[in-house]
Amino acid sequence: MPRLNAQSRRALTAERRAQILAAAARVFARQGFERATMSAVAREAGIAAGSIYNYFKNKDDLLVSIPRTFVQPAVQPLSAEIDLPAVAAHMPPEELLSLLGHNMVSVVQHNRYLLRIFLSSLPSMNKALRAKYYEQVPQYALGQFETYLRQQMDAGVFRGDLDPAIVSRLVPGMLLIFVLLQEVIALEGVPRFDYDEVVSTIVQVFLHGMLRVGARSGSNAAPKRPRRARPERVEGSAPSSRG
Amino acid sequence: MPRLNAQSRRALTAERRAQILAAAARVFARQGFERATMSAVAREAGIAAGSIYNYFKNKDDLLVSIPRTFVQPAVQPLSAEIDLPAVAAHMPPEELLSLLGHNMVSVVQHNRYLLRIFLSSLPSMNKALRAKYYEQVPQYALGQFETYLRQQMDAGVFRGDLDPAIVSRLVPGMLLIFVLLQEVIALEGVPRFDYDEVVSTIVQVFLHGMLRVGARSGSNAAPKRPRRARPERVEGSAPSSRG
Amino acid sequence: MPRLNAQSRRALTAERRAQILAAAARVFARQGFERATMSAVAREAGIAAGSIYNYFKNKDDLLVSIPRTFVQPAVQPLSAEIDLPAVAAHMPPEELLSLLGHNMVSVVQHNRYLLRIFLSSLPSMNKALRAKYYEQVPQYALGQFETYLRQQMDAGVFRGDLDPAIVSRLVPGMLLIFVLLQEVIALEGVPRFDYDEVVSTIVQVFLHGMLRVGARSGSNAAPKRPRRARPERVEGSAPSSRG
Amino acid sequence: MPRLNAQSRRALTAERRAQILAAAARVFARQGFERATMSAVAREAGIAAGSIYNYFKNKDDLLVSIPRTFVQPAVQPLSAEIDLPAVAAHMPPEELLSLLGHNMVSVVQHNRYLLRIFLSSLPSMNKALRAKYYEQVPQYALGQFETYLRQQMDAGVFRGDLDPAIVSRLVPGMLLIFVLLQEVIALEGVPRFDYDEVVSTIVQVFLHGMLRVGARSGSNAAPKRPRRARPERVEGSAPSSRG
DNA sequence: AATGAATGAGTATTCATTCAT
DNA sequence: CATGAATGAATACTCATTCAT
Repeated sequence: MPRLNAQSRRALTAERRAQILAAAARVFARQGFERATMSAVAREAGIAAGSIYNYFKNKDDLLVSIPRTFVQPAVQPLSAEIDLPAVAAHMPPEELLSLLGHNMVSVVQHNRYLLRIFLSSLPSMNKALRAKYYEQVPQYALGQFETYLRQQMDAGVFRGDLDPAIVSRLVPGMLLIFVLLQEVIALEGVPRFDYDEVVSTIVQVFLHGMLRVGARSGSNAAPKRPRRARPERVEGSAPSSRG
Repeated sequence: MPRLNAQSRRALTAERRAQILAAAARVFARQGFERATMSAVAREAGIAAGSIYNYFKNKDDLLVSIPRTFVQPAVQPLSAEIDLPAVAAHMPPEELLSLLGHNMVSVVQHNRYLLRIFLSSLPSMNKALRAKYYEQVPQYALGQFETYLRQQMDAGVFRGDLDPAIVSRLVPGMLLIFVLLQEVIALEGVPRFDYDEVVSTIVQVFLHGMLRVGARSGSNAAPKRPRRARPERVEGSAPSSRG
Repeated sequence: MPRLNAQSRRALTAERRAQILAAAARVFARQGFERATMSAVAREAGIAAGSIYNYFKNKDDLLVSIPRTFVQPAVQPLSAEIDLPAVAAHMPPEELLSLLGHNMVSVVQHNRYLLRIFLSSLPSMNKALRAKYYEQVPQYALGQFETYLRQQMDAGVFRGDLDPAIVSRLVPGMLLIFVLLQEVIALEGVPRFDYDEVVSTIVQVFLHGMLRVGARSGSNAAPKRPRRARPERVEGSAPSSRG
Repeated sequence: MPRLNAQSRRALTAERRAQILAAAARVFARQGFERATMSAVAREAGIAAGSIYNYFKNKDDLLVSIPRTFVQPAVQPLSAEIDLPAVAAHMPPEELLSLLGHNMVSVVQHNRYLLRIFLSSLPSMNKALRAKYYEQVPQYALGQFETYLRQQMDAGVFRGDLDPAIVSRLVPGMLLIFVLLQEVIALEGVPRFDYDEVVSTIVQVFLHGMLRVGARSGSNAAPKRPRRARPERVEGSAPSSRG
């Protein structure tokens, strides 16, 4: 005869599930999915190994359940920020991008263990699971960012000759490489970059490019091409936008 | 008495090693290091499982030997290209960057299996091995690129107010995210980007930034916003905190 | 919550350990440590191969654990007997030695499998393990016996011109060779000696020596032959050579 | 076409066999038969692993062939010594025994590796091989010694109430225990006995026993039993001799 | 539900033996 | 005959999963 009513029981079960899943995520991040043992997960969760199977079908089920439980909340800030069109509208691009960049860094940095899990588990994932993970993270945030870009392009703030889908991936990409190097590969001897400076550099390069305004490369045999001197060439060689 | 002289034998041994290692790389890329079995590697190489141990100490040794044999030659193009200062000197930045970008994409795309191996093997790697892999790839190419950037900064072609070490990682990062999405995660339903367009976009954004030319020159409807010049407006338009 | 309390569980665990160890000892004695497989041990114990590892770290651990569990109790009789100084004091040497001898034979005979294990495992033992086995058996019993000998020497019962440490090893040695031949080498066609007669002979030789009583006391029909006094007579009675 | 005539070839073959067998014996003694690998034997012999199979059927064949080649010559001194009836005839027992003892120690000590091989290989030996080894060593030497004892008994030099077969094993047994401890088990921390003293002690105990001549154990509650006081008891309890 | 011992399938690795050269 | 790479059977050990308590 049940000692708790159905509601309490369900709540307890959910709590226990979360507890186990959190332990699994920690262990998977630490050792990789394949090297992690169910015993290690149980130990981390403070329960018996067999008990895990009361809440999860098997080891794969743990991996499958992680994105739903952890990734979504983790990337919420990314989505939430951009969800506010009003905010974006009233903010200069530089400021907004800087905000977004710091936001992204913060999110990824705080959830680097999810990145580790995801990358190390790729070989163990079937297509469905890969898609599940994928949909959780970049898809949504990227979609938001892409929308923002398109709006700014339409408004004439950003150049309109580039595919916003591609452009939307550039800032995350520039950030990703630093996070990968510093948080996932994490070599000890290698000097680390300060994320504030990284974000600032990314935003500036993204917004203003690297070429000096009115640059004169006197030592160069190439004809002098101040940035604004041959815009048509740039635009002329631009590929037709997608979709 | 040995039937083959030392030279022939060494050649045969080297060939066999390469054969096994190539098989191992394929299997590791396909299944991930941990899920790959020595039997699978042997089958892929067309030999008996025990024979692998005539050429490699153990499974880890296969993983350790991959970078030396495959990564180095694979990234050779990256280094070789930039090693030519004359080329760089006589080529406009846009052209050089485009060349480099296509080069990089080509290299990474053709060696996407190495990227898969590397990422999936991270949990199985000790520090030394992680460093070994790391040193092979980005270190050298990035160093070359950083040197190029510094030269162009000194020459006044590129803006000199950014850390060239950080900047040198931006282009690879922008490329990396596409390769990761399309070659490693490789979801079937997701539409792929054309690498030519991706490279072109990256180069343009990198060189000229996203802000419309007019946005700076005053021909744009948007108000002029020198960086950091008007923080009060920024604060006023700051979005409400997330959550 | 554990179903069994700690005490019961510990008892069951100890029992299981003993069961496995006994099986291992039997298999090791039968096949030798190296030739014995964990599967064979498991089969002998009536459990699955993997279960052994719930109780022992590895195969070596089985070997290591045998002396503690089996040798100690096995040689207990040897030590216990001699530990009683009162008994020794009130018993004529001949009787005591006979008792000890039979005791020793009984112990070794009943634990001949331990001898087999020990001898066959020698190449697999590191110094520490060899020492562990060694300390269990002969060390203690020999020490007791040596003490007894020294007492009798001091009391003038036994001749005092010999090193008691050496002498203490003679009786065990004389017994050992029979046990080795009959219990360890155990050739089928070879006629066996009766241990009662063996022990009796050993005790007599140990106590009284081989030279004829009459040779010393003069009451014997044989001509008196003081040691070394009349080598020529010895020569005259020398047996013809074999052939 | 053979370059050597049949005779030379046969000689070379025999030599090669001996070379391999010697290497095998060394390796088996060092690592034990089971732990020794054919590669190790080949390395020790300075040839290729496969070449062994041109001279020996398999690994077991090496073990089988060792006694014929090594044990026989090794124990030759034991037999040869006793083969000299003249020597034995003209030598007082004490001297002869001492000579034999030293001889035996020397032989066993110099061939302790054979003892190691034999003991460690017991589990790998089938009955036939065990018998083969057994026949080589103790059988013959013991037989010689037994004959000598019987002759001395018949001649009245040695007491005739003991089974010479048993008695003949006592001296080897007393020696064996020291050799086993010091040469086979060979624990480092344990102090070693000087073989000269060991042999001397063994001979004296064997010939004269431990009881003091005319001993009076005044401190003993047991009735005084001078050695000659109760000979009937000793003889009365003596078992009937064998064969 | 909780437990953790039992299970047994699965895997890396070793090594005696073979055989093409 | 010599060689040593190739073979593949054998084996210790791990670990996800089950299940009696």
